[in-house]
Amino acid sequence: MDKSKIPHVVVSRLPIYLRALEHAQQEGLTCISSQELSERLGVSAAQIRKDLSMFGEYGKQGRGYPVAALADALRRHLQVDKVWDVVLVGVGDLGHALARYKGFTHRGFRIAMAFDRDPEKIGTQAGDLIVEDIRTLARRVQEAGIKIGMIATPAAAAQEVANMLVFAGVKAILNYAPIHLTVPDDVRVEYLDPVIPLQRMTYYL
Amino acid sequence: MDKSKIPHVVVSRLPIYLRALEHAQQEGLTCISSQELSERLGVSAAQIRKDLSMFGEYGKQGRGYPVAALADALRRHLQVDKVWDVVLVGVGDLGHALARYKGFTHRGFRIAMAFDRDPEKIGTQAGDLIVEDIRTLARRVQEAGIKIGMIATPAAAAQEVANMLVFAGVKAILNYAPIHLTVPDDVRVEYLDPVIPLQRMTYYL
DNA sequence: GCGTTGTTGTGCAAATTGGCACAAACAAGA
DNA sequence: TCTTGTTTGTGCCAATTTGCACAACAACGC
Ligand SMILES: NC(=O)c1ccc[n+]([C@@H]2O[C@H](COP(=O)([O-])OP(=O)(O)OC[C@H]3O[C@@H](n4cnc5c(N)ncnc54)[C@H](O)[C@@H]3O)[C@@H](O)[C@H]2O)c1
Ligand SMILES: NC(=O)c1ccc[n+]([C@@H]2O[C@H](COP(=O)([O-])OP(=O)(O)OC[C@H]3O[C@@H](n4cnc5c(N)ncnc54)[C@H](O)[C@@H]3O)[C@@H](O)[C@H]2O)c1
Repeated sequence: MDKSKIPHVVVSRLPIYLRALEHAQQEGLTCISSQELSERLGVSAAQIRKDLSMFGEYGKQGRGYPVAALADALRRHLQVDKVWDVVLVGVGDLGHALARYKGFTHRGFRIAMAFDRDPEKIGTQAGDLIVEDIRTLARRVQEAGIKIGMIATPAAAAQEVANMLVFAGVKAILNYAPIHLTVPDDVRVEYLDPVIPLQRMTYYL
Repeated sequence: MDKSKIPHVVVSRLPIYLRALEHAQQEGLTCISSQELSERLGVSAAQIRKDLSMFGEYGKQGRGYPVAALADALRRHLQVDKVWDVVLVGVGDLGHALARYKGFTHRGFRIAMAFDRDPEKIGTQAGDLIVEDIRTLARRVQEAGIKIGMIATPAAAAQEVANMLVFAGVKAILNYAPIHLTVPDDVRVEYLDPVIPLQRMTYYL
C-alpha cells in the first residue's frame, strides 16, 4: 500500500475503474464481479483483480466487489473524495466549453478561475466565472493555493503560461495545446491533443 | 516493417514524434538528433532510435535525422499524408469548438459533416458546416465512405451513436463522452475524457 | 590522411507488465 | 451440515517493454 510502490500503469487505470463503478452504481448495482467490470471496460478480469488488490482486499469471494465501498476507496486513493479547485487559462472556443462543462464537479474538480490575455475577453462571463486578466494570475492563484491548471491557449503561448502556473505554485497541468511542455520534476503534465489519438487510429486503417 | 509486427506502444508514440518534428521544421531545423528530440519530448533517446529503426534507417550517423524526410515518412506510416474526412456527432458546446477548430486539417483530418438530434441545432451553422439531422447519418456517412467518427454527445447517447456510426461503416471512433463503448473487433476507439488524466495526477498530489 | 567528435542502429540484459490457474473463501440451497 | 457454484487474491511464468553499451559510420579540422 506504499504509494511509491504502486506502478504508474496501475494508477492510470484507477480512474477508468472508478468511472465504470459510478455508472454501475447509477444503474442500481450494489455488487459487481471483476468479470462484469472486465466486459464493461475492455480490461481483463485478472488485471482488475490484481490492480485492486494492491490497495486492499475490497472483494468478497463468491459475490464480487461492493460497488459503493469500492468507489469510495478509489476516490480516497485518487484523492478525489474532495473537490479540487482548478485554474483555466485561455478562454477561447475550447476554454468556453470547459468553463461551462458540468461534468467536472461531481468527479472531483471545479474550475475556480479563468484567465485570458485578450482585453476583449477579460471581464466577460464564461460559465459561472468572470474572465480575469492573465497578468493577475500569479497573485490570485498563489493566494487561493490552487494546485491544478488547465491550458487552453494556442500552442505558441502554452509554455509561457505553464511557466506562470508553475511560478504560482501549480503542481499538475492539463494541457490542451498541441505541444510538449517543459516543467520542473515535481510538476506533472498530462496532454489532451485529439489529433494524437486520431493518428494512432489511422495507422491501422 | 511488417505492420502487424510493430508493437502498439511504438505506434502510439509516432504521432508524438511527428508533432515534435513539425515544430522543429517550423523553427527551421533541417536535422535533429535523437538526443535533441528526447529533450523536447520526455522520451529517452534510445527509445526514439529503436522505435524509428523499426520503420527503416532514416538517421545519419554523426548528424541525426533529416527533419522533413522523417516527418514525411512518419506521415506515410501513420497514413496522414492525405486528409481524412471525419464525421462529428453532437454539436453542443464541445462539438462547436471542434467544428470551428483550425488545427485538424494540416495534420490529416477534416470534419466533413456534423450531426445532432436537437431540432433547434439542425440547420444551424457550426464552423463551415451546416448541422444535419442525426436520422440521416447512416445514409450520408455511408455514401461519403467516411471511416472516422467523433462523438461529442452526452454519455447517455454515446453507445447508441457509436452503433449508428459502426453501422454506417465507420472504423475509428474518437469518443469525448465519459463512457466506455462496446464495438466490433474491427473498430477502434480512443477516449478523451479530461477527468481521467486529472484524476491520474491528483493521485500524486 | 588521420584523429576527434558526434550519432545511429542493435544485441543483450534488466525491468516491467500481463495472464494463467488454483487454493481459499463465501453464499445459498437442499 | 454438506454440497455446489462463484469469485477473489496471488504465486508463478510468459511476454512485452525499456535501458545500456558499443561497433560502425559520417563529418570536420588540421
Ligand atoms: N477548439 C478545439 O476544439 C480544440 C481541440 C483540441 C485542441 N485545441 C487546442 O486548445 C487550444 C485552444 O483552442 P481554441 O480553439 O479555444 O483557440 P482560441 O483561439 O479560440 O482561444 C485561445 C484563447 O487563448 C487566449 N490566449 C492567447 N494567448 C494567451 C496568453 N499568453 N495568456 C492567456 N490567454 C491567451 C486567446 O486570447 C484566446 O481567447 C489550442 O492550443 C488548440 O490547439 C482546441
Ligand atoms: N464541454 C466540455 O468542455 C467537455 C469536456 C469534456 C468532455 N465533454 C463531453 O463531451 C460531450 C458533449 O459535451 P457538451 O458540453 O458539448 O454537451 P452539450 O449538452 O452542450 O452538447 C451535447 C449535444 O449532443 C446532442 N445530442 C444529444 N443526444 C444526441 C443523439 N442521440 N444524437 C445526436 N446528438 C445528440 C445534443 O443535442 C447537444 O447538442 C459530453 O459527453 C461531455 O461529457 C465535454
